[in-house]
Amino acid sequence: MSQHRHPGRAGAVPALPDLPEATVARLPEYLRALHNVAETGHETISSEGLANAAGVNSAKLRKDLSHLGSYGTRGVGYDVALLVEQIEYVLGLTQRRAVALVGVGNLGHALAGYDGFAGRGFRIVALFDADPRRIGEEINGLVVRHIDELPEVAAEESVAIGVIATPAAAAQRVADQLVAVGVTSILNFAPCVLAVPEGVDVRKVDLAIELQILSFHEHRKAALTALPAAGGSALTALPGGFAVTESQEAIGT
Amino acid sequence: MSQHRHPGRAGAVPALPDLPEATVARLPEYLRALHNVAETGHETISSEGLANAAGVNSAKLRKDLSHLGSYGTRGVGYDVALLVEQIEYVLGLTQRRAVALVGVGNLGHALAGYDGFAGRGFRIVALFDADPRRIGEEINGLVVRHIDELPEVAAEESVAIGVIATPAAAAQRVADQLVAVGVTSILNFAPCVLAVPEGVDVRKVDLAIELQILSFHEHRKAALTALPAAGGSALTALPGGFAVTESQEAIGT
DNA sequence: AGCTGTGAAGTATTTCACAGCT
DNA sequence: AGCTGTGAAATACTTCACAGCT
Repeated sequence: MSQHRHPGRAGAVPALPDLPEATVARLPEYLRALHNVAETGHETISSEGLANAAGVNSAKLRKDLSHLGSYGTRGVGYDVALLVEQIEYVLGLTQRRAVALVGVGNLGHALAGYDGFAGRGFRIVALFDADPRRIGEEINGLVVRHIDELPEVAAEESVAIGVIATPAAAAQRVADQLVAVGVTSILNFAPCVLAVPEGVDVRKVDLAIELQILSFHEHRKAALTALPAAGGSALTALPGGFAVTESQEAIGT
Repeated sequence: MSQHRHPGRAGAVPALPDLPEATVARLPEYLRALHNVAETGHETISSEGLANAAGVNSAKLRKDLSHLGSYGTRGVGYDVALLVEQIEYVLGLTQRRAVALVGVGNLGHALAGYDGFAGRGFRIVALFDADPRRIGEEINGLVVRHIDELPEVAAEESVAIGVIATPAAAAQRVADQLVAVGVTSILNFAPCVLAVPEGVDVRKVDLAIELQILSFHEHRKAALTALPAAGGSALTALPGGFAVTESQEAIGT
């Protein structure tokens, strides 16, 4: 077993094992599934059960969880409450992180109003825009401020994560401003690549890209059904047997 | 190297090579970068140049493009227009695919109004909701219809892709309805796992998950700076040397 | 001389299959 | 008997480094 013996420390809390990125990307999904399970009143769940709820296979789930240090009981399963606690700890969700949102156009507006953040460990503490016509507008209890006020607000609220929902042309400038005030994590909805210094993490969500990936698979399916194609699964007749399709992963690596 | 020799077929159009998923996920980013390059008037671009514009390294880019069949010229680079055409063909963007959007709440509203789709190969042809209060509302020239009208509309408009922007509780039912009318590609914004028959592709975007992944890295960075930590890159002092951070990939897998 | 295309090596991730705890 | 934790095998992906075309 060639694994990370992180030095001694016989305490309950495992001082952050360094997880594979692929594992990190799945932990939030496990957490969501666990919250669902908890609501149904179950106190423990097997790897098989949780894997189904999270849309992965059970071997993968077990390996992922084993990286956390293993909080299951053989013959029984995982303690739901304990596992929730562990994953929340590892993901750093024990503190409610402050998020600043820049760009309250079409998409930014929706994000500002999205109530899914609060329950999942985040609170939006400030809204910014560069367009004078939007400054002062109130959304969900927050007033939109000019982006140049970012330094004051960031210091005041100790912003941990910046979300960019501006047009592509403005995104790099905003990223620079965020980095300048010490933000080291950025979620970018603008369709462009951001240059940031080492140590700053950027994740990107591009809606058109998602559709284009689906388009590729549509195209391929169409090409396959056009062929005579011996072997394997017919795609034309929809098979009745439903199944969770595996690899509905949440965003890659 | 054990790779996919797909049988002969010596035509100009490469009858859809089966690309690695990781490559498929990057092609849209290359396409976007190429459009930017085209606007600057360049007719060719090197792998190095395009790789920079897309935020990947050049070896990866060359390997990705080589899967398409190779449309570069040694000593020169890639013909921008030709490469755009090739990628659009492979992604199936030569036809403008019809998208149906279900759920015009907070997020759905924003998606319905997002103008980034039109320029990237898609047109939203119908909006649906289950809430009677929303039916009849007009957004961006489209009227919101009741989800039960999906069968008629889908037949009429030959919907290729369904986008689910409903609350989690409603998402599975909507997915079933989409599948029932023959939709085989779904983009799911609801925070839940969907069960779909084989042959149906689901991609998931979950905003809270993205933030949680960033949170993990914040947490880890904080843990690292807390240590004395010999070796390697200091994270505390921001180094001035900017760089595109690699792996700003658009969504996983 | 420059730049692509690609075997081969290196790394990461998934899956198998089973030992070992409860 | 049931279910976790994990080596080992299999697969996927990335990177290197250079042959070979222009």
